[in-house]
This record gives sequence, structure tokens and C-alpha cells, in this order.
Amino acid sequence: MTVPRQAVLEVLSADDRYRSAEEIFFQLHEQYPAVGLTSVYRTLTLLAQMGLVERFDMGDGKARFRLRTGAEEGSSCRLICTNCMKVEPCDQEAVEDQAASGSMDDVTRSLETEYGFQLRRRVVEYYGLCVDCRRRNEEKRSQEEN
Amino acid sequence: MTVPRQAVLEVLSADDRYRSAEEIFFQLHEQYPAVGLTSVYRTLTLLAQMGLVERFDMGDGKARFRLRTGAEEGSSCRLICTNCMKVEPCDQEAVEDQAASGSMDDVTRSLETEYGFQLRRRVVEYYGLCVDCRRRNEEKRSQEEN
DNA sequence: CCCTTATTGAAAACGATTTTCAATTTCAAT
DNA sequence: ATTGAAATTGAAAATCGTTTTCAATAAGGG
Ligand SMILES: [Mn+2]
Ligand SMILES: [Mn+2]
Ligand SMILES: [Zn+2]
Ligand SMILES: [Zn+2]
Repeated sequence: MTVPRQAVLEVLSADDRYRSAEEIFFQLHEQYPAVGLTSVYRTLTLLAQMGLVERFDMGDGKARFRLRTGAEEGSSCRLICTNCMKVEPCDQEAVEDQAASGSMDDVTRSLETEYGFQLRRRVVEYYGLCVDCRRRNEEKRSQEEN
Repeated sequence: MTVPRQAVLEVLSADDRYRSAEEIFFQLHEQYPAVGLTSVYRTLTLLAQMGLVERFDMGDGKARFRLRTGAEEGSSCRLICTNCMKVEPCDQEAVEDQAASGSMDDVTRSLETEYGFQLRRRVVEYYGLCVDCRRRNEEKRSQEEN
């Protein structure tokens, strides 16, 4: 546990907003002026690999980071403002429970009342291994058994 | 309707896979050697603004594009392989109908049987206007009425 | 302390995308 | 067809978030 790593964790722990590497760097800089942007990137990459940090790439070229909470359990949900690029984590259960069906209209209404958010587009992404890569993995595993 | 635009549309129409600008450029290049990569980018940006093309930014730095089908209706769903970076559109209705509940386990099972896909993480994103931007928009609108 | 190894910050490199700009197309009006 | 203004193009340069390089520094077990 080194200074830059502790510093990054400190900033991330402050709240659960998504922040860019640069934003994190600037917040660090006040208390830890010696820590460089390079180390911020390195630490974030490291923490993401360890699964402690969630990395999110919006369409605007800069990645955002957030401390991953145990509550997520392999599933995450967020509100993304296409105007100001703000990203806010949200509780999927709350949204879906509120929405009678999974229909776009019901979800729209739910987000409206729960968060004041005006929904334009819903995106569902499933991350994992495609058929091919899974097959390849299994082959590799059975080879290693020999 | 110019040559580069027609060329890009031709490639995108060929199938509904997600492709990077470079991939589109190389496919173009065989039939339209005079069209430059710059125009491919410009055309994709244009088509995305018009809503005809869906742009998707994965975590790997290069954006992917796909012709948007009318069927999507403000909601899109995709399988993303974290190993080979392949992106495949999928039918959310089919997945959720198959899954008894919206629980992670049920969805995992559904994706397994429907697509042979091994789910690791589900991400739900709601794009739209946050409370602040919405308020700001309404103020602007009411000012313009004067 | 000492030594080995891991980590750091600054500067340079990287790579996808955007910008610039002079040359070429487009297309509506003749 | 001919024109000409306006839009579009391709190549080269610029941009910018991120990564790599590398010499200097910090870590930390003995
Ligand atoms: Mn931010
Ligand atoms: Mn591709
Ligand atoms: Zn906003
Ligand atoms: Zn794969």
C-alpha cells in the first residue's frame, strides 16, 4: 500500500459518483501534490483488474471510475445524462419494481417519478464469454489437465 | 447523397454486426478505393446524429457502429464478449421471456440456452436528461416563448 | 542499514478521432 | 449542357485521453 494508491482510494471512497481519471487527479492534488496523473491511471487500472473499481466508458473519450460496492453482485444500473454527461448509479430493483411491466413506457414513468429522469433510450448489455471463446477456454482447460 | 455516404450505407446494410470505423473503411476500400477514412468517420457521425446509425463505445478505445433497425424502439440489447470483444445484438424480449424472473440467475440460464453465452455481468443503462438538465431545458423553452 | 524488487513521476509515444484546408463534387438554376 | 455557389471530399496535421519508457525513488524483508 503506497501513497498514490491510498490517495486514489481515499478520493473514490468519498462518494459513489463516477469520476474521470483527471477529476480524481485534481481532487488528489490538494492533499497529495506529489502524486502524478500517471500513477492515478496505473492505480485505477490495477483496482479495476482486482475488481474493486468499476470502469465505465461513455462515448465522450474519457473513462469514468467508481468504487464497486458489494451490493452490485454482477449487475449494475446507471442513469446517464446525454446533455451534461453526468452518470449516476441507480437501483435497478427499485426501477423495475416500480414499473408494472418491463415495457419502455412503464420504465419511463418509473424513472420519471423516482429520479425525475427523462428517459430517451434504454440499453441492456450482457458481458461474458461468447460461444466461441467459451469453447476455446474449455479446450485449453482440458489440455492443461494432461 | 454522395459516393462515400452511399458506400458506408452499403457496408452497414450488408449485415447487422457492430463494426469499427476502420473495419468499415477496409470493406469499402475494395469497391470504392477512392473513399478515405476521414469520410467514413464523417459519414458515421452524420448518420449517428440522424439516428440511422447506432454508435457503441466499448472499453477498448474504438467505437463500433451498426445500422439501427426500426424494431429497436428506443431500447437496445447486446451480448459483449470480454475476451474477443465481439458485440452481437440480441433480442431482450426473448431473453427476459425465457427468464422466469429478472433475477441474475434466471437471465444467466436463459442466455446460456438461447445463445450459448456465459454471462458474467449485466449492465443496464438509462440514457436521457437528468433532473437539472431537464429543468434547464424547460426554462429555456419558456423563455423562447416570449 | 542493505539489497532486491516494486513503484513512481516526467516526458515521450501511442492511436483513435477530429480538425484544417485546398481541391473536387454536388445539384439547382440557368 | 453550363454555370457557379455551397457542400463535401481526402490527405496531412492536430488533438487528447491513455499508455509506455526509463531513470530515480520508495518499499520492506532480512
Ligand atoms: Mn465525472
Ligand atoms: Mn468489430
Ligand atoms: Zn444533465
Ligand atoms: Zn468471444
